[in-house]
Amino acid sequence: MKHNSNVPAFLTKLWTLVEDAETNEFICWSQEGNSFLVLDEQRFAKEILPKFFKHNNMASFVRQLNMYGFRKVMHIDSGIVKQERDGPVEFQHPYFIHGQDDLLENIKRKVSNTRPDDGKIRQEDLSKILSGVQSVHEQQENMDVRLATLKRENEALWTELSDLRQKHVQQQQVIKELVQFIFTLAQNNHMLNLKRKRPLTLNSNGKKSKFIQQLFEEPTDHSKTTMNAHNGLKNNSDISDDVIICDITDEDAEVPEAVCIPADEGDAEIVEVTHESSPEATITEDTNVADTVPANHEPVTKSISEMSSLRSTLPLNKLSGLVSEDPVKLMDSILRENGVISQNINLLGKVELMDYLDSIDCSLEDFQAMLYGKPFSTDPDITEVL
Amino acid sequence: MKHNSNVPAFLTKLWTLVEDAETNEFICWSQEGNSFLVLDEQRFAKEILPKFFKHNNMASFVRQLNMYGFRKVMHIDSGIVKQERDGPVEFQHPYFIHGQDDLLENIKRKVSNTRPDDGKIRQEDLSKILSGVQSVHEQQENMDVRLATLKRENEALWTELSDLRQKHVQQQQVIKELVQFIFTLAQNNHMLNLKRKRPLTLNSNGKKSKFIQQLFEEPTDHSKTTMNAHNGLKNNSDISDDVIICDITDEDAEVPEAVCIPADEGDAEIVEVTHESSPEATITEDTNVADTVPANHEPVTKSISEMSSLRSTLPLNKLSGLVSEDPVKLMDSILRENGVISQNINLLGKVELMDYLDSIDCSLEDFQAMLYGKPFSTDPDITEVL
Amino acid sequence: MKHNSNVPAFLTKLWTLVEDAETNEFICWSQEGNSFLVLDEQRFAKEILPKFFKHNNMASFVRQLNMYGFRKVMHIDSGIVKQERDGPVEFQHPYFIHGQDDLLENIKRKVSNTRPDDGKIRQEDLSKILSGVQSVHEQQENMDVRLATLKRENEALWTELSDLRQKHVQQQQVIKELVQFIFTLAQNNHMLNLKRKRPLTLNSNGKKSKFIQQLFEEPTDHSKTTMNAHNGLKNNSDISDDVIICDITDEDAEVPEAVCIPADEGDAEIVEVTHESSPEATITEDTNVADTVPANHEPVTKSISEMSSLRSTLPLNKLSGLVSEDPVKLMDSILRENGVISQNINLLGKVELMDYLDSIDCSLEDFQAMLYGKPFSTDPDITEVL
DNA sequence: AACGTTCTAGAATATTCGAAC
DNA sequence: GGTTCGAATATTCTAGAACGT
Repeated sequence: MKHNSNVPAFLTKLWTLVEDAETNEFICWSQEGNSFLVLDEQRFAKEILPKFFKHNNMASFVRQLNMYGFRKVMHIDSGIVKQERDGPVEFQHPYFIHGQDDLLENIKRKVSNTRPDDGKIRQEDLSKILSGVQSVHEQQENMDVRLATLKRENEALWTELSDLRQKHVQQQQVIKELVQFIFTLAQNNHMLNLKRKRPLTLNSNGKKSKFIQQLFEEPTDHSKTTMNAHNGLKNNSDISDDVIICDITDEDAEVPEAVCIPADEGDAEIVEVTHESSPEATITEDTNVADTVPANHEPVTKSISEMSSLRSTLPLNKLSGLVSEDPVKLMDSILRENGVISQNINLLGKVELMDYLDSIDCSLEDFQAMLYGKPFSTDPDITEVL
Repeated sequence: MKHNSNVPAFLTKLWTLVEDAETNEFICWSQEGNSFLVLDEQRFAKEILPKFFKHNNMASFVRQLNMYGFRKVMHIDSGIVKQERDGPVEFQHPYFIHGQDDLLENIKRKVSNTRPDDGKIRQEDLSKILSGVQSVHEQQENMDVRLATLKRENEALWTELSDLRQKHVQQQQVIKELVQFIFTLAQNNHMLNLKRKRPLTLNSNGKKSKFIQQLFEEPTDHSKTTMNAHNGLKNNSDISDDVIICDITDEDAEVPEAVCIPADEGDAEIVEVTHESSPEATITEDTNVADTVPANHEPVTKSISEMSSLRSTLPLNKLSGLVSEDPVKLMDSILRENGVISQNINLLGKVELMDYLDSIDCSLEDFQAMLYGKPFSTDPDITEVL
Repeated sequence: MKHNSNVPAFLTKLWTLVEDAETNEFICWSQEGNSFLVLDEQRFAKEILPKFFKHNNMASFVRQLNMYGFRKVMHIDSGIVKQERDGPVEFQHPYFIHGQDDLLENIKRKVSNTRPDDGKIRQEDLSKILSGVQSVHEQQENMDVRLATLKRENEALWTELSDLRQKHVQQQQVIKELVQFIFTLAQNNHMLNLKRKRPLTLNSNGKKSKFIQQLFEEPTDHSKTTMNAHNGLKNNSDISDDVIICDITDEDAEVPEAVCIPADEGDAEIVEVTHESSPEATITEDTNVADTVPANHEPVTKSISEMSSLRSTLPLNKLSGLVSEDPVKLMDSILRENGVISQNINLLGKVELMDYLDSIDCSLEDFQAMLYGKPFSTDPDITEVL
């Protein structure tokens, strides 16, 4: 009777119970042979079960049946009354078939399952998730460092830009002074040696250099930028000694018409020297916006949003606006009034400016040579004076 | 007997069963009165239960007991043999006490317990977490791309800045040469045509253009920047042929007074032409620091920390320091020594610089016109002087 | 013999067994009271165990003892022989002490592999993971903000750079005009007053300012940058009125030799005025590459890769290349042809350029003073003309 | 919607077996 | 060879779930 196979004891005992003819009054096969019946539950539990198991509880027996996948066969004795309810209990399993004990090994006890695979899956998932979060964290630290590096580099860029801009302003000032000086020089020469034949405020063809004009316009913005960005100082200082650039240029901006108006009064023709460039307003506005970009770094981050918002509302139209003037035309006008060179230029046609400027460069040097060559070759008395 | 309170029927029936003296042979209070006994389970199930419930199964009764929180009292099978193991089943509940039926309402039926989704919740949590980590990873990749883009853009910015700075240096050089040339030109004019009334090295009021002075000072920094950043060359080369800019300017920085000193020796008055700008030291230092910013990109990231640290110790005082001079004053001084223009300027008051510069621009053009118009039209004697 | 506590039945039964005086001949406390003895293993297993457990196997009893952490007390009766080995078995547990049944609840059954803690561990892990993902998300949002800020700042930097570059171009134009004007002025003077002793296109020693030459070359790149970056306009417009800067400079680049060639034809010596700087080609290329850097921001991200790739293939050799010329040499050449100043300079030796330039600055101001001082002190008729 | 009945499952402990040490 | 332990099964108590009232 003893199965030495891998069939659990419960199944072999159950099979024995059902097969055993001596217990047929308590437990036996159904007519179809695909299930078994427990005829007298009470006596079966108390008299038969203890002979095979370590208990006499029908409940424990049923528990085992369920553990091995047996199912109770429900009796739908619909019309039958109470006493019918005490009818035999019937259990069934696909592999518990009369005469086929070889199927018993297919009956598997339910492992205290619920989550053997579920648990394992979770465990694996947990590991994956944990490592995932870990790597994400590491990546984040990496990106954090990179962000900080970029931020510092950007700050350095701002500093560099501010520096360059400052140098630009100073260059502007130098060029301004140069122009002023040349003007004064020429004016002196003119006044001393010549009679004025034509209006002072106009050149031969009335053209003028918008670039030079802009040269003197832009420092205003730069100084504003500098001031706003760096210390937010009020630029209401007066024209006293040691006034800083922002104040200087700002004062320039604050006294816009002063120079021109007296000049106009003194010389009516200068009134005509009005703005020819319509996009100037846009230019000024745009540059102002651009100049709100802080040049120092603490306020940068804080004011970046407003700055950007402003910038976003003011698309990059400065460049196209700024270059709307025609320096070539100006150049041409200058050169055309001149003799040899302008003729050369007129002959050029589609000559590239670069080489044109090369020629200018050469010309300047020629000029130097001409000038320098003179005293040494023809006018030795110059050096004598020196 | 019927409780019309909110106590479930099962509890009232159970209470009745246990209290009823007629059923005491099947079910009764324990001696302590804090539990009840089912003496003959078999008969109790088949004979008593149907009188109170719709079933005759001990299992269903026990299920209800468990549903209301009753617990079975375990009996130790001490010394008792097998058949005696069928001792009475005993159940207990804290609020099912003999003589205290008012406690029954505290006995609550277990609701289909809230815990079917616990495992599912975990499963959902796992899914959520997994998707969360997933999305975080994707976001990180996104930010990674953005970071890389920013980094490259920053590198491009550095290149641009370096380029601009280089152009600035070259402009400086050009302006320098221009100034030098004009000076030479004027000197020649002066020597040829005029008697020297006052020292050559001083202007009428001793003022000078700090901007022009700075114009010639700053290339030092730029060249240093260029050199340090780009190849780290030692800048100790002498003023030989093909010396690069950085060497040139560096030597400027190393022998600061040399040029002036000989000039002083030759002309004592030039001694007064000393630095008026106290913040120059700071300027130089600061610009040097700023110039340590690499202009090529590989070293940028690596040297950014030291750079920043240096920068942090040198707050942005350059701009304010650099602009401490007053170009307007200079301009004024230049113009005041002149006739009409200076008078006009004095009359201006708070005129904006932009328009003022416009007038200068106009003046320059007027000057051109004046100049060009002159030789060709009326006054050939100007050129005679030259 | 009710058992209601949370102490497992085995421990209760074991305690009862050991305490019960009736079973003392089979199982009892040791003399020290910290262990118990099984005197007659055989009879104990077959007679006593079944009364308390569902088996009569000593092995099962021992298994339970081990399950609850009991350990067998080893008797090191080394010299004693076999019969001694059949002596009483002794088991011990730290919390199984005579007279201290309250310690029983500290005895815990070993939970094999089951998953009671596994589930708990999972729960804790879930919490950890959830909070981890949460924090990562928050960090990411933070970094997202920082990235966006950096991006906007970078855009602002590009705008600033573009602005600066534009200003640079304009300055270039101004300087160009200045040079042109001075050249014209000097030429006029020369032609009117002097005899030409030497070719116009060459200075005394054939040297030329590479910086000024570059000054007029570079706007080509800038305009290209501007154009490419900002609107991608084709720069094939002709030299018509209102041509924008980029077109102008671009045309310069397209007709490189045109201006010089006529000059050459007019004056053969100018043929010698060829490029002295060999790295010019590299320079041009490099600047072109650098100028592909977009100045507006939308295309930046998209073109950054190609840009960088180009950049990577063209290392930063521009600066070193650009500065290969010797402005000091140039300066020297200019000054050497001059009288006093050149002598002073020649005396300087290793003087730094900065101070040298300071002296130039002083000289300029001296020149101004000289010029201005004249009319006021000696030549009042100047103002009379005005 | 709460309660009741039934079948099945979960969970903890118990028993057995066998292998590791 | 004995002790401890893992693992499968067994027993018991409790709970879940479906369905009906």
